Amino acid sequence: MRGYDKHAHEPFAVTVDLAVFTLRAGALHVLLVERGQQPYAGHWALPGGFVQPAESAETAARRELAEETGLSDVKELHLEQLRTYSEPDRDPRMRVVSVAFAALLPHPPEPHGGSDASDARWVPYDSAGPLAFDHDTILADAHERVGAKLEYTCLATAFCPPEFTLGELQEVYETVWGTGLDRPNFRRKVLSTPGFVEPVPGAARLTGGRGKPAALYRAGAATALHPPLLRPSREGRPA
Amino acid sequence: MRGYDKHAHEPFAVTVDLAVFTLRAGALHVLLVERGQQPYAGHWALPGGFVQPAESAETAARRELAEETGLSDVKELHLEQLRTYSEPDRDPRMRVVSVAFAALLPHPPEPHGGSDASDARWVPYDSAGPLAFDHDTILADAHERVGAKLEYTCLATAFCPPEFTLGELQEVYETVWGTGLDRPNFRRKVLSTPGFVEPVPGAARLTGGRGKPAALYRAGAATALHPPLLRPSREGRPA
DNA sequence: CCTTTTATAGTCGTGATGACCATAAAAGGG
DNA sequence: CCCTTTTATGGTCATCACGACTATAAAAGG
Repeated sequence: MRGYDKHAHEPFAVTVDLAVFTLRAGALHVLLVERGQQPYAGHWALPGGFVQPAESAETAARRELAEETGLSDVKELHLEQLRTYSEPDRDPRMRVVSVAFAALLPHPPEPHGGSDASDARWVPYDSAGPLAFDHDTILADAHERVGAKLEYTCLATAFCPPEFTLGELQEVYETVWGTGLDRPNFRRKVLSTPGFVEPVPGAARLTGGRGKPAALYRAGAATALHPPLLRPSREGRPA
Repeated sequence: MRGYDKHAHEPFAVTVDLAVFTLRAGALHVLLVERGQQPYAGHWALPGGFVQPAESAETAARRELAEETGLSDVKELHLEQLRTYSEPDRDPRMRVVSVAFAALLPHPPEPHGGSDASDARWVPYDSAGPLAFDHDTILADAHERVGAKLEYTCLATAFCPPEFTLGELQEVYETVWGTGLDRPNFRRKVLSTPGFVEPVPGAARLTGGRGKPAALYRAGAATALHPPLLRPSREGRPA
């Protein structure tokens, strides 16, 4: 049918699901909630909820994220639509179409119990076990998307606090990609990309670590990376 | 709310919208339908329709595409989910959430009148005037997505017949990007990428053109392009 | 036979990158 | 106070990919 003018339409429930990533102690973590009700009671799942009648999926995602993390001042936040999952049997109760989002947070706020008593927790990405519904697929897709966007955008700063060292920025890449990077080469690449980072004059991180203190940088105005910063040692990467 | 267990949910209508691209006479064309009913009666729009209760959005998109183009043997077809458009006021009649898809066809089949008497037509992308609903946005997003994927995937062969010359392949890039490319350099890049194209032994295109006949190639097994084939002369590209 | 047209082959300089090596500036331990 | 360890930062060098460009080959049309 054309222009969707014909035939009656069936009602669907529309939800948002969020894959919220952050870095804790040098490991990639994802925000999960424990389901209190059937189906999948006791299983872990991605946070999410129904889209309300007056809001877009983006607005709903932002609202759900604020409810889960307590972050209403969502300044340091990257939120991006991933794709929509619409298999007819993805929810055994009813027909639910879910718009999935990927979100990045710099410092991990404790997932203070939101509007709801169910348990919410930061879980290391690698041990994010079998999840409810098709959330394993969503989570894997979100991880792949984030990893890919690190290559050709300046997204990595979304994982960092307002001021950060180049070592911390490199740690973002290494943690998300699961690979090691050469420090001088990474430095050269980042500093030679105009607008990626800008130095904070005269500031250096003195935090208890050993070794020479590192200079501090802020995120720059650029959003794209040209040429891209490719993940090492892979021949064919998925489209 | 977490895990969408709480509160009643409002019903939504879920549709698919398709941005179907093809190449006709060296120009990028998009498939449009003329709306016969309100709202936007008489306006052009992207083809699409309601998702049926038992099908996924992908299945619905494939079904709508078959209805519009008469192509049921969708062998030479690239269909890809773009994103979901869910602004509350995007359809004045009711709450409609639309999952948009981008599709590519090699040879342009005549958009035989499908299940519906409304007019369907291939329109040059540049003259695809103001469309109904938010379809201008969807179309622009789809074009940007296709252009971007030409850079780092082997998607261009989806615009080509089973056997094609490198000149035809280059024309895909030039038409979608709207730029000119250096022929020897394009050749070198394509041929030096393993699995992008494979030669058809001893075959050459003799079709009435002047000049030396070109060798024929088939699409190879590769899907990704490393390093990418970047669009010329742009400093910052959107993420 | 000569011009036009298109395909194909090569050349050359530049810039980006990977693999290194070297130095600087801090902490900690003897 | 010296020396080792640790981390940040600076640099070299060969290779590779790419843009710009020139040259040759093979067809059609007059």
